[in-house]
Amino acid sequence: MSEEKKSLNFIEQIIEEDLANGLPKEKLRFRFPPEPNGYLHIGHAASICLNFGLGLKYNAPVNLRFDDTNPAKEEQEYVDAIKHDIEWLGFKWDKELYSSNYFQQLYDWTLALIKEGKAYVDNQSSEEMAIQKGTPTEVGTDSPNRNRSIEENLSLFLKMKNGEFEEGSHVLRAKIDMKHVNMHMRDPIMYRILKKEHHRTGTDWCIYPMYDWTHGESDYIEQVSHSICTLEFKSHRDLYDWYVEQVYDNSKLRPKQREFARRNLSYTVMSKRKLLQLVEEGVVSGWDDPRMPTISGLRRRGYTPMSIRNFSDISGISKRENVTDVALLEHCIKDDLNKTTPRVMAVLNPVKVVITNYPEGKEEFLDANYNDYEEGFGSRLVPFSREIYIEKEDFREEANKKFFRLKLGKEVRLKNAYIIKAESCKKDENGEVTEIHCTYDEDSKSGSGTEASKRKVKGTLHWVSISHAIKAEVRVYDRLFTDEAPDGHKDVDFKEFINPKSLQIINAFAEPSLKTAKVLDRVQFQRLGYFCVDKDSTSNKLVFNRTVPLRDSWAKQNK
RNA sequence: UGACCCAUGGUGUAAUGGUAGCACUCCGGUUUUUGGUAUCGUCAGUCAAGGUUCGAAUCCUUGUGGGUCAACCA
Repeated sequence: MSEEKKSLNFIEQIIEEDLANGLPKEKLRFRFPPEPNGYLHIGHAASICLNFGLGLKYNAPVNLRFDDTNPAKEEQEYVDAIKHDIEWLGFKWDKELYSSNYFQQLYDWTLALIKEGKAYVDNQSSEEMAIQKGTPTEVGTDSPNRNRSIEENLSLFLKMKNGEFEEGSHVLRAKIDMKHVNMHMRDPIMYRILKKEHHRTGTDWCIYPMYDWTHGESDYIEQVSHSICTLEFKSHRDLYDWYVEQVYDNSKLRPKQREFARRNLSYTVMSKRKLLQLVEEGVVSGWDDPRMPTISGLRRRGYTPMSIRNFSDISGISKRENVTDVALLEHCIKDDLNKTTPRVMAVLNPVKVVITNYPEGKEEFLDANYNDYEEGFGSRLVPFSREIYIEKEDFREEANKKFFRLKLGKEVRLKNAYIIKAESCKKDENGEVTEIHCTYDEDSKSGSGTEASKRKVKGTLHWVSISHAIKAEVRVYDRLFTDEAPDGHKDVDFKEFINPKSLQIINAFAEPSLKTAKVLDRVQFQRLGYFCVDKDSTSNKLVFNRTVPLRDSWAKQNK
């Protein structure tokens, strides 16, 4: 067996290079660092799969670190949801950590920095500081407070810490270079006063470290070898390195930040802010609405962990802006579900069929495989009787040869049952077909082995016996947006592109074997698509979500 | 009027100076008791112009296009 050599992505190449340059393999360590201020989405999944995938590949630990330095936005609810999502995806973190674990260490390091004259307290307004900061094309100017004495800085910072100042009145800044070409290096803020209760440290602190001062140091404390983040942090890298340099002890490993492009998906938005807007304005029912690109939404929609991991692997990573076609995600879930789900029957848009030569009152239980092509799925008995439902679209009074379904005078096979022939139909005053009268070939029963059962007829339809069918609500989803890149238009708000028909609620009829289906159970409704049981289901009413329809080359042909 | 990053079929990626490959999408054939699946196939690409080289998607220069950077957010 020859192993195909899989090419490395650019992050793996960097790692291989570091390894080749003497970094011991045991020192490899990664982390996934979400801020607990919202729910994870498919873009985060790319980062999760990248980091945890690296952990698996190099047999290295991966920490889950909550970047919780802003108590104004963060909540325990999000911590719990994030952990659940990662576990559901099937990844195991080495340690569960919090940036807030390091508040004391960060504080101690800060004191040392002040003593070295590398940080100072500024009590100007944020407006004043913004002006002094300059612009990307103009250098900044020094704060009048930049040259306070070390003693004064120490005492001021202590007062900040002790709550003696109002929120917003003072900040601590790193003294770097107001003329630096990189704006992040122009005396960035290290600490601000926030008199808010933190979900973990309570009221222990009223000063909180900023992201930049926290992130690299946290990586350093945890001895993360490769700190992988998204492209927009590229320009933070100078600062990341500067901060780490301040505390670096050369017996230790120096973490390395590298950036990759976030994954975007067509026909949806990915920013937490916009997703939150959809939730708050009631466009969707919540973070886990099956139309949302969140992990929880995809889970509820019926996506499997495997399909999402596979999608991330297939998509790969790079440094260029991208919009991945949602068709690829859909391909991944269909591919997985095709191999794993039982086939059952349900009719979404019913029309009544009466089999006139089938005895009234008679019922039969027909053996039907859950999967005709794969072993191990087993079978169940499906009730058959004189009156059944089929899909309205599966009948036409007249049609050309390309229509393989039921038409007057022609035959079709009822899946797992008999061959029937349409004889006549009844219509209402609008000309809409309300009832189809058929006859059946008694000898054509599926699997009976008779000559008649082996007859080839072009069409096979799914159906349910009316008297035995159970009612079910089926939620059929379409894309949430009508535009490929809803937030990619400069002059149009993304909400202008909301698809008004993204949710269609249908009262369907399903075969009775589904009665015992449990929340999150996944099935294929034969000829229709993959569906899963929604959490809104009750003991007397099942609710199904359509995860994804089957490929429908007939519908395509008819467009 | 700056710095940095990026540019390969419609989409996402690979090729790391030596045959531009893979997947999705689209389209077509075969099989089929799912117009599904499977399977076979078609179409389709190196942003541009120069340069280095026996040889450039790859290295250099310039240009073009896109992105990022001025929150007491992360």
